[in-house]
Amino acid sequence: MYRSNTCGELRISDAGRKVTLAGWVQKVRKLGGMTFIDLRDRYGITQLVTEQAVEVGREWVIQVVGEVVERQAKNAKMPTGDIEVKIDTVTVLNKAQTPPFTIEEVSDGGEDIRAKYRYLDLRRAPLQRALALRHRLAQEIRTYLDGQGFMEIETPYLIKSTPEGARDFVVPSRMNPGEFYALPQSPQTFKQLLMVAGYDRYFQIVRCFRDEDLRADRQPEFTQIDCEMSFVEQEDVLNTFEGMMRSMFKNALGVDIPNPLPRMSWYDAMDNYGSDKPDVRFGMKIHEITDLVQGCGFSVFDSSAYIGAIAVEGCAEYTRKQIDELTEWVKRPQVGAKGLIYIKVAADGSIKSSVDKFYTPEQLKAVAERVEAKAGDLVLVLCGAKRKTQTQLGVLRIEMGGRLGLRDPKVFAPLWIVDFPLLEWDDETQRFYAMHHPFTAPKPEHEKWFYSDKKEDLERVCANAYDFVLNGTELGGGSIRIHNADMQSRMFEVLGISKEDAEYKFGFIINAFKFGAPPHGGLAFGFDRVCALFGGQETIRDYIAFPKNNQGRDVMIDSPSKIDQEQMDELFLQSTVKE
RNA sequence: GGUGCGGUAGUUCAGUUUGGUUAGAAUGCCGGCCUGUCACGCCGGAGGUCGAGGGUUCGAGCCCCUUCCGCACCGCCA
Repeated sequence: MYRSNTCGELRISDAGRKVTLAGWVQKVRKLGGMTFIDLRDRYGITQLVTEQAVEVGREWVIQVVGEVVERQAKNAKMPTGDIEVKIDTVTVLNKAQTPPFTIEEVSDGGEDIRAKYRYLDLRRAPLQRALALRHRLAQEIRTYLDGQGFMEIETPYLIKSTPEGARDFVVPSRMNPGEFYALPQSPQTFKQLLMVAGYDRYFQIVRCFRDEDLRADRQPEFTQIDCEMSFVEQEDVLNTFEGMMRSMFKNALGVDIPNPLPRMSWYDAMDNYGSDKPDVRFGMKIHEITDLVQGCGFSVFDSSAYIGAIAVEGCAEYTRKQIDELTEWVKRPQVGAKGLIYIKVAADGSIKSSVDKFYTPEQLKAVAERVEAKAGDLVLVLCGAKRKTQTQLGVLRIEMGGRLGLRDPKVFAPLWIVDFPLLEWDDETQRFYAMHHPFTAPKPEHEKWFYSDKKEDLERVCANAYDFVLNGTELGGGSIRIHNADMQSRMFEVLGISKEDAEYKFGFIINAFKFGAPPHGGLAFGFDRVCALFGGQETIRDYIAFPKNNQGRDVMIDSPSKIDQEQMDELFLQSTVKE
């Protein structure tokens, strides 16, 4: 027996017991004739004490036999702080090199070095808590969905490359020279085929792959909670999965979220928040003021299709320098605004703006009222094309919300965004793209427009599509699907995918729909993001045991890496990379 | 593909504006002292291709060019 107890469980009530502990040496404190050792495992830290000479170093793996005793000097900061183990014998199970950074709550190491020694970083309590939360949430999901009659069914990882969407990771086939598998961006088509097969409640916690550039919240391989149901309408899907989120919040965090969850149409989200994933922890809504300020001789406004504003609480005292800094901020390419107009509503109610010579105080006051600015608030105005300007105001709103401390990670404001447009026109390629994905069905009442050839008609088609949004992050989304072969063919036609191409890429699913496909719909959550947000973080890396860096590299195992010429030959691959 | 910030002891950073003696601090590491520490304390010590390559200069961590790497963001991510 290596241990009788873990390093986190002994208490004053255990005093007098003979115990055996095993773990890693966190810290050694020598005080002349006596030595204190902090022994750590994933359950906690227990202090060891001895008057013998012991030779141990940081991160050595040791086993000690000793007696639990009450401490003379207690430490209220740690759960085991009332006791210590008086060492009888120490056995060194394994020595360790001195780690390149400290294995503590807050490490002295930077991200780079910690990534290279990920297995050491994972010893730290914050990372262990993160992975424990992930585990807890996965358990909650399985318990809830199992209780609702869902079956977890695995789908293949070696599948077929598809045209729409993200870039695929591909895998060469040795047995089929010159041909490739693709790794799934999501099990979308398979889960729909499972619906055709009659497995009417499916879910899977499944790895997905997308070969796109990375971010703090984007990894090339990531995990989805993938779900699909048959014989359901949008209402059924939303109820089922807000129930799942509710039990996750309740059982993992002890947080109650509203029942039912708020819902907002995509159009309202864009108009009021300038984003399809609004952070509704705070107000500061966007208001259109075009009708109030146009036609007064200010050419910048007069030549704009849309003029909108937000009221930033308590910022009327911003200095010229602060306003200039904000102006530069919105003019950065990442935001892309041409300039920034401000209206200060002073504490005494008087108004001062950067456009005073074009507007009367009454006109500016009307603007302040429209945007719900109170005395002491700062009104920020942007103008230009409608959706673009709303998006810029949305970005500015998030920035100001952050600066004012209105984005508390311990506050949770989930909601559904519904009624998405089905299609999105792209000027560059002069074609429609599926806003969600090409298997999303138009709303039944919009089908007449879906079969029209007019661009304006197609643009107003809405879908029974929905996103689950939390604190400004899209955590999941889904839709009611097309289950009719003709409608699916029509979708490919609208998207400019030829009959031949559709047949080659998606023939299997169009064909399946001819054999009695039930009405169905579902959704998928980004599990890594769910974990990060539940943990109050913005980066998902801490919630993945072995993540990749910005360049998609695993710096610990140093992958990707070159392969032998022999392997290349076997796979019929030729390198075009110049050495 | 683009923008910004960064790369200097094992680690985290200062030093770069204005080129000039032997490149500093903290922490970690090693040695000594210390019987109630828990960020232990005190004394001493070792430890540097200043990311790489090239250039300017009497002289480069610092200036110029090229390049590699990390982080954040934009594009991209149906």
